[in-house]
Amino acid sequence: MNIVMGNTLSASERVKLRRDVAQLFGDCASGFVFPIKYKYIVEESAAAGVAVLFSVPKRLHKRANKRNLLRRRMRESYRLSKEALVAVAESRGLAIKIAFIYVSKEELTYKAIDDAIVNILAEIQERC
RNA sequence: GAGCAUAUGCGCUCCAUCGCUGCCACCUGCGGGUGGGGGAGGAAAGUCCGAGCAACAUAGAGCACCGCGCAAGUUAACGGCUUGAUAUCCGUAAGGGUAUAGUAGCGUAGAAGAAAAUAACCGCCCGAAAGGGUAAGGGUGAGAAGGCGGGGUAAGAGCCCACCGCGAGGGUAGUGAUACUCCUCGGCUGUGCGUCUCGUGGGUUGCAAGACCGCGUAUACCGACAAUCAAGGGCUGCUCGUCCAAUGUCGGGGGGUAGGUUGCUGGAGGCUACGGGUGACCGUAGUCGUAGAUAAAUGAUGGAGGCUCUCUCUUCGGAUAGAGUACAGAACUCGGCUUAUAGCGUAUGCAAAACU
RNA sequence: GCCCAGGUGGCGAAAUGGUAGACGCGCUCGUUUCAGGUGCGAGUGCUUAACGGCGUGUAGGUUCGAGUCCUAUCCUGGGCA
Repeated sequence: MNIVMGNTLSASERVKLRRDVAQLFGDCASGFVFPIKYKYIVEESAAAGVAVLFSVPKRLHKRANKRNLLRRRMRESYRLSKEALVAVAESRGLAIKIAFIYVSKEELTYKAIDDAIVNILAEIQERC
C-alpha cells in the first residue's frame, strides 16, 4: 500500500468530484502567497493522502494556451515538492484537498511560481 | 539588386534529467508495476455560412419570419470557390476593391431652394390691366425634367431636324451574362431609400444531441382530461394534418442521482504518379495509418545548435558580443469564410518616380 | 463546447437615417444667509485667440447625410444537462 513514487503525479491525486470542487470553492480555509491563492480542506480519513486542483481564471488570462502554461508550471512545481506534505498526511491519517488558483494578470516564470508553491505547502503543513 | 503584384510552401532542431495520458504485451499480493510504441494547428481561434450524425413522426401542407440574388461552371452542400460579363473606384503597371433579380403601384427625402415631380421666384414674351405663355439664362442642392448645334417662335420648348445618348424589336457572335462602325422603330428619362413583386434556400433543437449500465426511489400525494364531438400533449411563431390513449398523458408538488460505458474517431481521408479541364475540380492506379483528454493529457528545467537583426573587428572567408525566435492549444466530425501571425522561402508577372 | 444581450458627457440613460447628448444625478459659478444647507438662476465633451476641427468601443462600407443600416474586430455581461 501507499507506494507513492518520488516525483509522479497521476490522475488519482487530483480533485475530481463535483462535490469536492464545490466544497473547495465554497467556505473553507484559505491563504495567499503571491501570485497564488490557495484553499484547502483537512479531514481525518481512512484513505489518507493529498489531492490537488490547479486553476487559472479565464478573466485574467484570455488565451487558453497561456492558462495551460501557467497551470502546467504550478503542477510541475507541486509535483517536485509535495513529498514532505504527503508524508505528514499519511503518518497522521489525514486526507487533504488543495486548490491552487493563479490570481495574477502577469505571466510569471517558473521560478516565481515554484517559490510560491513551496511556501504554500510549508504553510499548510504547519497548520494541520 | 532592392521594390511591388498574384499564387503557393514552411513556420525552429538536438541532447540530458524528471514527469503526464491512451494503446499493445508481460507480471501481479488486483493497489499497481515493467517494457514497447503513439500523442496539437495552419489557423486547433471567431462560431459567420454549408453538410454529416442524433432526438423530436421515415419531417407532411399553408401562412408568417429570416438569409441569398449578374452568367456559366464546380461540389455532398453552400451565402464558398473558379472562369467570365457590365459599371465604377484605387494603382505608373502587373493587379486589386465594390456593386449588379424586377420596378407597375404606394410611402418617404431635414436644411437650402421658386420648385424635389400634374414645377413659374427672378428673368423673357403677349397684354392697358387682370391674367396668360415660356424650362433658353440665374442661384440652391447629392439630385432640377436627355446633351450640343441648327431650324422654328411673340418669347420659348424634342415643337421639328442632324449627330451623340437612351429604350424596344430584329440580325450577327457567344452555352450564357453580354457585345456590335449592323438594321428598323420610338421624341424618349430625375435620384436614393423603404414597401412591394419574382426566383431560390431554410421544420426545430443540438454530442451538455442521443443510447446503455449503475446508484437511488415512490405505483407518494393533489388536480385536470378521453373512446361521439372535443380538450391535452408529442423540444416548432401560428393554423391544418398526423401520432399518443387509464398499468395512460399533462400540470402542481416533493424526493433521488449528478458516477461509469458508449456516441468517439477510417473520413465527401491524406500523399504520389498518370490522364481530363483555362481553372475551381474530376477520374484511374498505387501507397499511408495519422490525438482522443474529461476540473480536462501532449509538459518542466538545464545545456548545445540553427535562423534573423544590430554593434565592433576584418586577411572579405569570417570572428566576438548583444537582442529577437511569432500567432496560438484538439473537446462529435468534415467543406468553406473571417480574423491573428516573428521569421524564411519558391514560381510567374510589373516598371512611373526615388535609391544602389 | 453551445447559445444570447449590450457598448452614447464624470455616472445612470434618451434619441423615426436628418442640428448628437433630451431627462435625472453629480460638478462649477452667481444669488439668498452672519455662515452652511435648502431654494432660485446660469453653465458643464475635447481642441483653438477666433473661425473652425474632432467626438456615440475600434476599423471599413452603404447613403447626399450613419449613434441608428451592413461587415469585421475589441471589450463587458448573461444562459445551458
